[in-house]
Amino acid sequence: MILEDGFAPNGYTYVAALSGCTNLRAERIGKELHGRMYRTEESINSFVTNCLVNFYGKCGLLKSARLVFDGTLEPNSVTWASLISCYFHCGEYQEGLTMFVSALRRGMIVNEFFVGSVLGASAATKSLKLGMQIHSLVVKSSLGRMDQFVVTGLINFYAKCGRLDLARRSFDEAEAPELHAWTALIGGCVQLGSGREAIDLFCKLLSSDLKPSERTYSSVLGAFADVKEVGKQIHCRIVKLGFDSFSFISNALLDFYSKSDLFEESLNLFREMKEHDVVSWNTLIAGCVSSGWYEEAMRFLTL
DNA sequence: TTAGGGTTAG
Repeated sequence: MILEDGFAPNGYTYVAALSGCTNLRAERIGKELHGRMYRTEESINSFVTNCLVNFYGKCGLLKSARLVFDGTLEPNSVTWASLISCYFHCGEYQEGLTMFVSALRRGMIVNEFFVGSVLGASAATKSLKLGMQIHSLVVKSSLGRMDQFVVTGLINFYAKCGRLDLARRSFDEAEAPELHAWTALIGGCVQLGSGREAIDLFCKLLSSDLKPSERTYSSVLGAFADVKEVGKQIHCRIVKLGFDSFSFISNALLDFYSKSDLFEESLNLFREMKEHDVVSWNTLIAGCVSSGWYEEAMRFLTL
């Protein structure tokens, strides 16, 4: 539209457009914009270049992201952080870490963006040693006291590595943990079998100024298998909030009913769902088996 | 006016 109107896009335009393409994973349009930039080279600056790296990487086109990065004369900390996060985003943890080490060698200062990324990679690969090294950097630089991404990253990392004690400590040491941090800790408690602690935290969250999100509900649901009636009330609340339209919430509800030995409720819910994905089916079939409904399980498997 | 990082179910 801007082109049809006779205006030439500038750097600001490209940054906005490329960011949109990244969020929407609009590969074709992003590539077109990249081609167009070569004809108006004056609009290419470091902001645009960094957006290009991020655009290609988040679309899974790591080679293109790397080409743009390698063509950058003086990559700054954002260029490095973008490329590293793209490697992690695509599951290329080793290459991402190699680039992180290169960034440090080139004199980049570890900031909250690098820390957030590397903590995520440490969580995904369950690398307790690496994450703890990053944690010590966080303590030395006081990053964790200020940045919520770092706080949540630490909680998530420790929980994924099975260290609920250290996840809890990171949470307690944060000045004012925000919702993401609460959700990460609650999810960690549930995953590591501390349902009681998860419910206590969830109650505290409800009485705070923060409002649990659909992700918080999906994290906590598993903790209610031991207290079915409360779990059913949570289900009502989820419906009132309109969160049951999210497929991952429906799946978490399916799981809750299966674990609570309320398999018929689970089956009813499955029938009411508009869409089923592979998780819905897996949950349903696992529920059949654990309830001793083997014939139904076979029937669903062969449908 | 512009770029990068965290939480979700089996």
